[in-house]
Amino acid sequence: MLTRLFSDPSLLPDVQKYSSWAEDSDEDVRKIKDEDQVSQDDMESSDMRGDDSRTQSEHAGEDDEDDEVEEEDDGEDTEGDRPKKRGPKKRKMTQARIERSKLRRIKANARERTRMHDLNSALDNLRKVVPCYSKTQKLSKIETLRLAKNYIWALSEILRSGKRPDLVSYVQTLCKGLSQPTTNLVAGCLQLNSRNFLTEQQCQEGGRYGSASFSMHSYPYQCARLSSPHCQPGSNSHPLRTHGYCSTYDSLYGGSGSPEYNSPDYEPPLSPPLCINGNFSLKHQGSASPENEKGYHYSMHYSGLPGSRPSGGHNLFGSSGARSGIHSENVLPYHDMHLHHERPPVYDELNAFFHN
DNA sequence: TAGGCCATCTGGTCCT
DNA sequence: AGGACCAGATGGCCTA
Repeated sequence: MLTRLFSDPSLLPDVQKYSSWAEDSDEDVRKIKDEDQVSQDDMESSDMRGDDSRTQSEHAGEDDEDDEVEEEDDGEDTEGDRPKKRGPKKRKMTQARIERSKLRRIKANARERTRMHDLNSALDNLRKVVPCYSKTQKLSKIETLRLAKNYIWALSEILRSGKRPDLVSYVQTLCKGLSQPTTNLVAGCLQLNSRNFLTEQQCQEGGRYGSASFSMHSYPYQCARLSSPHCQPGSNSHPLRTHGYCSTYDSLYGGSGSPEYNSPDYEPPLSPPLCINGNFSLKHQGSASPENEKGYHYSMHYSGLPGSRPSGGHNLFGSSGARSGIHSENVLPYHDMHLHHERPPVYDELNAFFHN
């Protein structure tokens, strides 16, 4: 049966797609074949369990290809203890029908796998645009959805109120309904970056904002997943370093390199490094040391705007941008990076908002 | 070891 | 008939 399945051209696309998810690893393909074998065994065993199918099959063996023979349940139908079943009468499960049924089930399984992989792929894309993203330690599905919902809500509130929110309420909004570990993670990222911001903010503005305030310009979004100076090998000062969390924010302005871009397992974000004004920063160019790769796990996606930069840092849009190494030519319009996606209207609104 | 998370299988339902 | 979608069941893996 399995041999027939894999030699069946009509099934090959499914099987090949199936194996391509496993990156064409022979071992994975073998595993998949084994799984298929197991599933078939399961089906066969379930066939054996179900509704006298074994007896029917044995009968079917006698009139093997006779699909049109109606099943005769006269004994049951005439008995008063069980109601007569409605609907079309069951047909005899001939060997051919069993084979076709198995084939359908295998194809349906393959489709279901495809569907779930697509779903997971979409979820991965979502993970990349919510405030905390890690390639090595992913948020769970449910936490990703919750965080995304909260994030959308928080951004909507900004647009609606047009006010500069405080860090505490922002964190509370983002973490609403999240599990404790995820809450700690998100809050840690946000507070870390706000602290960096405040340091600079207070230097520049004499601490005009309270300790719980931070610029809405530093709202997290995916600007660029750059290494933080705190994550450099020589620095142990980063409070979250031991947890593998690194801030994007300060590295965006003061970072010397972006090791993860040279990391073999680094994947550019599907979503472009979006800044809150709708522009996107490109990868940092610079030296990178392999050991820095470990420094990047979690990152905050902070946009850089005037007045929201940490000490020693620069912003993307002010005059210091050139000094920071983030030049205007490194900021591409959305469509340059997102060729296949429509720009959500919210970006335009945000753009207008933050330029007022 | 219990619990959380995940991938997969499976049968049911709805739709084309 | 067949595909898409869904939810329940199951087993594996990982972590506290």
